[in-house]
Amino acid sequence: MHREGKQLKSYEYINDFNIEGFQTDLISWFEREQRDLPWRKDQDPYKVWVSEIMLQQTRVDTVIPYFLSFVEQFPTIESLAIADEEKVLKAWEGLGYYSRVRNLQSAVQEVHEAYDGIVPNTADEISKLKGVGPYTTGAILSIAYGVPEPAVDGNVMRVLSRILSIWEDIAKPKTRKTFEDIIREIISKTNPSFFNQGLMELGAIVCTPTSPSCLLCPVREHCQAFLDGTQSELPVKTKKTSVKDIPIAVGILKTKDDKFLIHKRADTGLLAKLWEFPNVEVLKGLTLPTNQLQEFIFNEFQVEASIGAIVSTLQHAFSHLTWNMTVYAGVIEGDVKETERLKLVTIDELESYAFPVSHQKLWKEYRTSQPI
DNA sequence: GATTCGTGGGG
DNA sequence: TCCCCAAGAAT
Repeated sequence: MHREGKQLKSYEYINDFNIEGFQTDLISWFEREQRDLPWRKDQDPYKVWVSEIMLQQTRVDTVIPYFLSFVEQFPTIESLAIADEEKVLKAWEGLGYYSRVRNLQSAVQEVHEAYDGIVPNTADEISKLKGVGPYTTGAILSIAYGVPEPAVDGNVMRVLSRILSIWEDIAKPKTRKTFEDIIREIISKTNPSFFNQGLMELGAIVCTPTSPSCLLCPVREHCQAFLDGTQSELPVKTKKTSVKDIPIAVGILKTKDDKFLIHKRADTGLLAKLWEFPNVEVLKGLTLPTNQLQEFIFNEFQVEASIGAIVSTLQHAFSHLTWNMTVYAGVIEGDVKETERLKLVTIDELESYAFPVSHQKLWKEYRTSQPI
């Protein structure tokens, strides 16, 4: 085996590899064992596209209900192209990585206008669409159009690392290109769709990150790691840096007629364009958190509020940082000048705004702890 | 190339 | 509890 150290050319990894036997075993297994998933009902390029965006860094079980309701609400390119952005974000609420759906709608509008509503079928055109990178380009081309393009995701890198005993760090962007080169040489030209999906399906249900089910694997006779007994050491993946801890003071502010103040986040960055309750990062060593929150709300929104008791404290972990939130109930004293990004809404009206999970949680705490 | 972008599940 | 992760892309 090659082990760590040098980086080989793609053709060096597939010396003596039984390409045709592998293709046949993989594809026939996929035909037998593939899961019954809602985006596999047909090959509508739009629905393939939507599913691939949703599945980015997201589990299948999580995606299924979102996919079903999304394609029901927005069944076609045109329906999504002309949809209200607020409703689109609401349909994505809780799914995370919200720029995915903003980019999707933007790209769908591009297809609607520049391609007459037809998803293009060349790598050049597809990969220019917002939110469509190398993986999604290959996935749409192969699954919807039967074009033999590589679709290299985490599954494919894990599976191929084991099968071909590749000891390169899959956390490095450069490594993905090595795998794409390999796929170009071994992909089935007659059924690239099932070949690509078969690799991913295998990674999802057999060749799993920990304790892979090698004895059930349809391609174990092609697998170098199984032969060497190194399947638990592969793939090589360096871990990423630790997360920052950020203290946040949040105000749930109510008017005398029971309306709540909500704010729409900036157009870029974390949780862009989602709604939230007014909040500020607490800087230690200054004044009291309640004073910082009160001053922030006055300076930012020209709203006079008196901050009251702590409703709850809760943590919310993102992939790269953690919010330590202290939630205060408060009362709005003066009047509020509402804008596109600042609104007073009733409890019922809150339902139609898209909030990140962190603020859904603190609202729930508030509702269960406060008297009506 | 390294960092930013969410969330819920599982070992 | 904690940490890793899951069908990545943009910056």
